[in-house]
This record gives sequence, structure tokens and C-alpha cells, in this order.
Amino acid sequence: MTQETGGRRPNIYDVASEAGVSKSLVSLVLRGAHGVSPARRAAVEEAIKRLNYRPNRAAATLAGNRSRTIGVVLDDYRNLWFVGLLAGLHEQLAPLGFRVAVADPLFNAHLDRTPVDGLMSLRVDGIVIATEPSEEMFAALDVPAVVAGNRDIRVPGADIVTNDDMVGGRLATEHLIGMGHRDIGHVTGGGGAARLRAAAYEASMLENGLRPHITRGQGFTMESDGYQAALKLLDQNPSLTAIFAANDTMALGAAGAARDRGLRIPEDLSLIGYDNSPLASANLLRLTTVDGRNGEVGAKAAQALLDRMKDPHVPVRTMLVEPELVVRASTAAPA
Amino acid sequence: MTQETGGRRPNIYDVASEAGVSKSLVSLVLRGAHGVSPARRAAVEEAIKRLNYRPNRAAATLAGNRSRTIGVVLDDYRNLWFVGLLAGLHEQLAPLGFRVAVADPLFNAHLDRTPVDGLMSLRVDGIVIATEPSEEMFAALDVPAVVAGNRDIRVPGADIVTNDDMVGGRLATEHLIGMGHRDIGHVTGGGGAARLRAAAYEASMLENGLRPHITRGQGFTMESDGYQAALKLLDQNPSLTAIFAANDTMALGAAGAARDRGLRIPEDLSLIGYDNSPLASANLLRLTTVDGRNGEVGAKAAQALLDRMKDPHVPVRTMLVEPELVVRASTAAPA
DNA sequence: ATCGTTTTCTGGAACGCTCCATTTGTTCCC
DNA sequence: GGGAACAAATGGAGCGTTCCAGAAAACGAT
Repeated sequence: MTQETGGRRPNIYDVASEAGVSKSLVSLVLRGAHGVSPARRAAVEEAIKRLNYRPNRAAATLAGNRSRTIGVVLDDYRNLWFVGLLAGLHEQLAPLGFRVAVADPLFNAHLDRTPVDGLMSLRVDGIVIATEPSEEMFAALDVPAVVAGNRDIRVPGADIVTNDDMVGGRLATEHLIGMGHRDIGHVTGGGGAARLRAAAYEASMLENGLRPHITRGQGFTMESDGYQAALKLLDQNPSLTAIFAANDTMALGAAGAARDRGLRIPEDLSLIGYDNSPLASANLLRLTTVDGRNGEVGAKAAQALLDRMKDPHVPVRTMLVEPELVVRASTAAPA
Repeated sequence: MTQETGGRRPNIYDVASEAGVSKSLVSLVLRGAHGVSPARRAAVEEAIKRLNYRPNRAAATLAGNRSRTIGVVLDDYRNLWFVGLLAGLHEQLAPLGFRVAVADPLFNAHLDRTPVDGLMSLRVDGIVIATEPSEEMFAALDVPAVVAGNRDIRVPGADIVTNDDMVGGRLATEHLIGMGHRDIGHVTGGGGAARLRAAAYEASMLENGLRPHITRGQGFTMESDGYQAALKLLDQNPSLTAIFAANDTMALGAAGAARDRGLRIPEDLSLIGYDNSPLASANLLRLTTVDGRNGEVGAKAAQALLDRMKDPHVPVRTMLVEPELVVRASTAAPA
């Protein structure tokens, strides 16, 4: 398969001599530069194919002092909101020649102190923090950064892009109120986004002269958190006709709690989630939810990064994406 | 924060002079080598901290001609079986100083022809293919590789590690038969794993003198595929008392279909899934399922890779992990 | 043809590490 | 106190690119 290069993997010199040009010209072709004659370009591409040459990104990163890669810090693969975010990032960045590297949530403390350290060692050109940022993370930050999905914790010098959880929380609560519900509970969790959604819920309730009922689960991402919290909520407030869960996963838990208390959705209890995850569209739930438009968040995060790469001194911005209500079958007027 | 290195990021030379040692000694400390005196080691670590030095992995990869990284090719973040796989890989590899890099399923064809190309450019030391391998993928393979979760397509030179889908399919089917079910349907999907599970279902049914009923969804990963297929199955076979779905996501779809046909689970219809995903343990489903023990698959994949890195000529192996039945509340004896 | 101009192409010098052969230092024994 | 044996530390070469300044080629206008 591979031509003979003495057992070695071929490098640009091999390609260059195969194509009868200089190594620099090969480099130009690899980077898709302008000002290369079509004939030479074709010759180089031919040679690349013949030798089964594959560029060495380590060398490119070292020599160019940049990796053309954007790092993304995730916290949990099971919380699927990041999928839309990555798609949005990709869509904006790939055409410009940037790759996206995900810093493994399981990163090992033995090798790097934080996922950010790992990405910095890779010499990424920018970082998207899609988790609750911690102090020790931003000590290491040395490149343009944006925090996505969280406006609670400010990272010095980092832009913030997120869906507007306050608006989303109001959207959800007012949807229920608009349908005629008066006794509406809220199941919340840990973390900044949950806090804002809860605050919006509370504000909406009070503005409408209604009494808020909030129960907090242990975590934010687990179905069991939603289940436990919803059980408590239902048992303490038997007159409840609707629940707003801080995310779809917790809504799934709440749906389990409702079933266990003999409540049908939406006949006996309306249920609304947040995130518009794949779960929400499942036929078993047909969950009304709030779509945080994570693709848009990703696209805006990419834009913020690109702007800051061009000029590191642009003022720090907070960009809010307007969430949308997605009405499905889990909400209805109270009996 | 950073000490003065003339605006540059500090490198090993800066650390070396700060600590009063040679660059080589710094390198040794970085790699955690033996034979460095505690005093010098401490001095170097001090200097690293003072300068806020972060090693350049591109340079390390280039110089060492290896990245100490294992690449993993995924196909869809929404199909959560990979989470256990990654955990298993991590657990084995991190203590040995290997990182795990996930090749983005959204990889852009503009930058790399396949995800494998991208990983090869990164000079990974091994590759785990956790998706259906394609011809053009293994053209690029040049390092130890293992295919995880699929024994259908053979990649030349690659080991295979997967849960034993045949055993799992039998486990599920015989669990239902053992409970007294006679009319059992199967909802299957695309892909090699699904094919094996279906074959095992069919074999078990026939061995027990029962007539198999298989319906195939469009895809394998979508809830809607399971929903559609289960609807068809139920409508064509009204006497059905149990459904075995090829994975938990499709089982969720099947649960939706059952609900829409007025069937209670497990009173009117028993339902069993496959994967033991987070979904299965949700209180709304409490789904009986087959656990493919993906953590174990990941651990074995790591071992296969390490063995082949040591000696590229060890014969190609197929390693099967024994799956386990996880009984929850979605299965019961027929009425 | 001749001379600018512009376009295309080239060689050399980094980039920041690892690896290896060698040097320097230390310990222990007779 | 001298040397063997071992442990610890070092300097140089090389990894495969990019970038840059400048050379060569192509093109136009006179």
C-alpha cells in the first residue's frame, strides 16, 4: 500500500520529491493556500495519495504555534444538552479549518489537574467551557474562552453565551398559568442554570398572585433526583395540578413519580421540562418543554471565540439566546 | 501570574534554568521517570509551579513519535452505550499514562476524510472503533486497533471486543419464555449487534417451538424507530404478551406504542430492552434489560490494545464479554 | 527585447520536546 | 585511598511541520 519510504511514515519531504516540488509547496497545498498553480497542486495531491501520506498534526501545531483546534470542556456525557452545542460549534468552525476537541469528562487527575490543563497542553486556540467553571480551571486559561450554558459564574476575560434561563423559566411557568393552572410546583436541582429557572418560576408565580412550591433534588442530571423531588412535592401538595421540572431528565423522573401516585399526564397533572432533549420527543412522554436552542448557543460561542482570537481585547460580552416553548402532549388545562 | 519569559509561554529550558538543572532532567521529571533524586525533582516541580509552565504535547508527540493517546471513534453521542466503554478504557489506560481522545462523530469531511484519518494525524498510539467500521476507515489504519461492540464486520488486523449479543439475545428471550410467555415479538434495527440479537431471539423461539415475530425499525438508535416498529408488531399480532426490543431506546419507543394501544406494562405486555442504559433504570420504565457490561468491554479493549502495542504480531483475537440479565419491573408472567 | 510587477515557488530557521550516548557524581568494598 | 559499580544528570541530534525572506518565473507595458 504505502510506497517505500524506508519503513518510516512518509513526511512532506517524501511527498515533495515524489511530486517534484519543494516541501514548502507541499505545505502550502496542505493548508489550501492561494497562489499555487493548478498543475502543481494536482501533482502534490497525486503524490499524497500515492504515498498514502497523512500530515502530522503534532508537527504542524508545534511549528505554527497553534493547533487550529477549539477545546470543549464537558461535565457529563449523559446530559445531552451538549450535543446541540457541539453541532453549532462545528457548523461555524469547520469551514474555517478549525477542529473541535472534547476534553473528556473522565479526565484523569493524575495526568492533568483539570480538563482545561489538558486542553492547554494541546495548545488549543480557544476553549468553550460547557460546565460549571471552577477557580482552578481558569487559573490555567491562557487563550480566548467562552462559558456556555452558565451565566452564574464569571470567568475573568471569558465571554458568556447561554440560553436565557430566566425567559425560559417564565415561558414554562406562564404556559401553565395560561392554561389555567394555579397550583404549580417546581422541581429544581443544583447549578446555576437551575437556579435561574427556579427564580423565574418564583417570580412568575408571585406576579400572578400564586404561591410557589419548590423542591430540590440532590443533583441536577439524574432521573432519580427528579423522581425523589417530585414525590416529595406531590405528597406535600396534593392539590398540585402541574409541575415544571428544571430539565427533561428530571421531568422523566417526575413522570415516574406521577405514575407511582396514580396521576395521569396530562389529565391529572401537567408536566413541563426544559432542554428539548431527545427524551422529550419520546412517544411515551411527548413532553412539553423549553428549547434552549443549543445549536444557536454553539454558533454564538464560536463567533465570540473567533472575534476574541482576532482581537483579544474586545470587551467581554454576555450573549443570551432566546429560548422557545415546545408544546407537546404533557400539558393541558386542569380538570 | 506568569514569571517573565519575554511574553513567550515558558518551555522546558525556562523551567530548567529556573530550577538550576538541565532541560533533560526537566523532561525526566515531566515523564515521571525513575532515577531522579527527590531534591531535584522537588526543585523542578517548584519551578514548574512558579512559571505556571504547561508542557507542550505537540512537541512531546513529535519528538517521541507517539502521543500516548488512544483514539476512540464514536458514531452518535445520543446512543449512550459508549459511556461505559470510555470508563472502562480510562480505568485501564490512565494509570499507564495514556489519554483517551474521542473522534468527534460530527467530524467534518472537509478536514479529514474519516474520523480515523483525524486520529491518525494526531498520531494516536491505538484506535478503538466503536461504530460500524467502513472500508475507507481501515484503509487508513496504521496502529493497533480494536473494534468494540461489533463483531459483524472484520477489520483486518484488528481485535474484536464485544458483549456476546447472541448470549444476551437468548437471555432476554428465555427470560420471557421462562415467565410463561408464548407470543413474544422482537423489535430490531439496523447494524450488526441488532442482527445477532435478532438471530438469538429467533433461535430461542424456534427451539422452544414458538413462532418468532420480528419487526424492523428504520434505524437502530432512535426512539421513533422502536415506536413505529412496535406499533406495527402489536397491530399485526394482537395476541402478543411480550416484546423484546433490540436496545433500551427502542424499548422506550415500544413502551410508547404500548401506552398508545392501551396496554399496561407489565400487566398486559412485558417489555425487555438491551444495554442497561440510564434510561432503563428510570422510574417511569423500570425496564428489565440485558447489561452488555460495557465497562468490561472497554477494559478488555484497552488490554487488547496494550498487548498489540507491545507485540504487533500477536494473533487477532475476538473477546466476548458475557452479558447479564437485569430484572426490573417491566416483565411479569402473562395474565 | 527590456524592464518593472506580480505571481509562484523555495531553502533555512525555528518550534519544544524525547531519546541516546556520555559525563559526572556517589557508594561501597578491599 | 583507589577503583569498580551503579545512580543521576547532561548536551546534542532529530522529529515534521510553518513561516518568512527572498529567488525564480510569468506577465505586461513600453
